[in-house]
Amino acid sequence: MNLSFDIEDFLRDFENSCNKVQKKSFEKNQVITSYIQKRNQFCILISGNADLVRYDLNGNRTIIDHFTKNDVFGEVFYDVTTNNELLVEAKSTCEVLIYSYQNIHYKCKQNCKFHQRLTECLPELILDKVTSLNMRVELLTKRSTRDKLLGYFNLLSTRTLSKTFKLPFSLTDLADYLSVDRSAMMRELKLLKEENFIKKDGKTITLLYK
Amino acid sequence: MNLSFDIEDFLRDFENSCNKVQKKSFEKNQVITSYIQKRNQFCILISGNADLVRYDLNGNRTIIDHFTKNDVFGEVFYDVTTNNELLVEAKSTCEVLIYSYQNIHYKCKQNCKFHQRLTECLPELILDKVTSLNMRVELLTKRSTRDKLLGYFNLLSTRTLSKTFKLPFSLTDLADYLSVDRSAMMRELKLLKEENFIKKDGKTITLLYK
DNA sequence: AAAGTTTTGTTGCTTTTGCAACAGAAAATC
DNA sequence: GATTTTCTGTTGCAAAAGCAACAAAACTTT
Repeated sequence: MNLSFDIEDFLRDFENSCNKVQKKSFEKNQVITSYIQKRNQFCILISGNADLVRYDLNGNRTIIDHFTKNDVFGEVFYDVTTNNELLVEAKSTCEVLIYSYQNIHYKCKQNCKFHQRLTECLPELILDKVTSLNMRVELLTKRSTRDKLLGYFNLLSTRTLSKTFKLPFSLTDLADYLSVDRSAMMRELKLLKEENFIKKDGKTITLLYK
Repeated sequence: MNLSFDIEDFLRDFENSCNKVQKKSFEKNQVITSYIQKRNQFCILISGNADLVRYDLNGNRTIIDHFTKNDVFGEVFYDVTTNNELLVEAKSTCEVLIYSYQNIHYKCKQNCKFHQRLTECLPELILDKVTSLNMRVELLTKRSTRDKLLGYFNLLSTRTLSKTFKLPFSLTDLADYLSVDRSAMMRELKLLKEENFIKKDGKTITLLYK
């Protein structure tokens, strides 16, 4: 997906880099960061996967976003004016580059190699983010659980160039991601199987239409 | 919202600018552009407002995004691999800067003033986009029509720093935007009025809680 | 390998949402 | 300023989604 961005280059540059950047490791279920206004933190996920979750006043948990390798996150991307808490939670062991910036233009006084590369790659990294958000919006605007599921499956199928693919998260999390009730989603999956739209073996899905 | 980006500066630079940029006007309901892979078009809305809409195979129309002054759009932001048609439709008379780029890094051979400024402002413009998309996702992940409405009203209230504000689009379009059935939304609005959560006079809403 | 925990699969019942249809209000067009 | 079109407000009914609860399977942890 990221043609010219290479996280390995990034890391190499990082080694002898500026003091504004830290590399940290997190265990599963640890909180990587929380979105707080003026904290000015910008993160790149080097390995593992993590979720951006919101806990609302009633304690309901919503997966707002799901991050994998190369994804960028931090409160720059967010209008942190809601009352709700936004946390990034590690779903597996994660390595993260955490960068504290003074201003949104990401200019480093020392003009170190890391920052040069960051400045170069940033538009691209952010564009990837916009693309994935747009896709997410497109899924979420679908009206029925069935359409959301099929939309998502199509997407995975297009990405993997195959009618058979593995879901990148648990069915419980998929329901959260598509913003539907889990049992309703399971019911719909069952119907899709019965109506021969899909074949399902655990988290492996095969599309049977067209 | 855009502190350092100023569309007027942009336009001034544009006047004696490069041949890759065009300024065009569109009447209400005209199609400004459609998202086609490899078209490599990037647009900035100078005035008016427009919607990004999807027509699916059944002819259902969904408002994927709503653009106002300073908003950027184009298929760069989109993974144009779906079968569905994506169109940007003018909702009022619109002026648009249309920029054809060769590569995603937006470098202009002549290095004209327009491009210099574009390169400077692009991260900021795109970040605004990410912020608004994240907000949209947050609204769409809310499970009930009521929560979507209240979430959206809170947002408008926070933006205008007032408990009273005017909806920026018609109720019909609002339903499309929140991805709910219009009549269900009207019903919910009625209940919110009856339960004294809100006061409503046409498109002017007043929040009565907290 | 046993115990504990999380995920999956299922179902009856309730609530919410969506659909269809219509009338009046408002806006746009002629 | 009359006519057509779009938008708003409403409702009965049908369909879909959500809730609650439980058992079985899969996975962690001890």
